[in-house]
Amino acid sequence: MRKLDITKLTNLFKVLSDPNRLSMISHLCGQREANVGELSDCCAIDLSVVSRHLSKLKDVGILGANKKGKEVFYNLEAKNLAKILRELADEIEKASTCCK
Amino acid sequence: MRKLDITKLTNLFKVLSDPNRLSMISHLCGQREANVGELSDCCAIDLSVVSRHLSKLKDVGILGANKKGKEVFYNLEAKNLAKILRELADEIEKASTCCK
DNA sequence: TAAACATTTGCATTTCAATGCAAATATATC
DNA sequence: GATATATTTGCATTGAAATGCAAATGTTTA
Repeated sequence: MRKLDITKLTNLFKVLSDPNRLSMISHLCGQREANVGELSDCCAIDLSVVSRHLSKLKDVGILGANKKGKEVFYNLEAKNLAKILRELADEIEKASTCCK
Repeated sequence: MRKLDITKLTNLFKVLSDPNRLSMISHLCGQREANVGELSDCCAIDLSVVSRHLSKLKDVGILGANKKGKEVFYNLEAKNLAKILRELADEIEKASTCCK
């Protein structure tokens, strides 16, 4: 059985465990990219807080960022996130079924 | 595109975003079931805290519980957790690829 | 260069979950 | 029934993350 990387997983899940951040992710599920101002419509928080949230999502590879002039456009790295979730599902299932 | 259930997802990820809880999950990947005392070996926290962690994991369906006499044996609901993660991966990927 | 706009950063405050300890509960055994 | 063991619950404390506001930074345009 391969061991789970607890620290890495904890960080990933921490980032995913905020309703405002999930709203932004959800928004980016329906739209290829959006800038900070637009994404701030997702939730009733200060724009600066939105900026910080987006930053965290980018740090763990959930979002990508693309600067165009004054604006920064964020996009969902869906393939990346989906891959992480599926690999985790595989590991959990494999580990728990082989050694019972 | 089907909307993500933000509240439900937030709760799930919150529960998954603690290193001690993930250690217990990891422990239960290699063993069919374990009682509270045994699972408390996973981490350097009070037994009462372990009990509370296990309770939370059970509430969201990640663990199952089985009382035998004085003891409570917890088991990983691996199929269940894996299914949730895979379905989420599917949703994210599907949503983000269809409407670009 | 000044002004306008988008985003980020510094800092103080607030909010929420994790933790430890003591007491309560539940179950088995003497 | 009394004692021992496993687990849970109440409560106060602690610590970390979210938040808002103001100021700073970066970029375009007049």
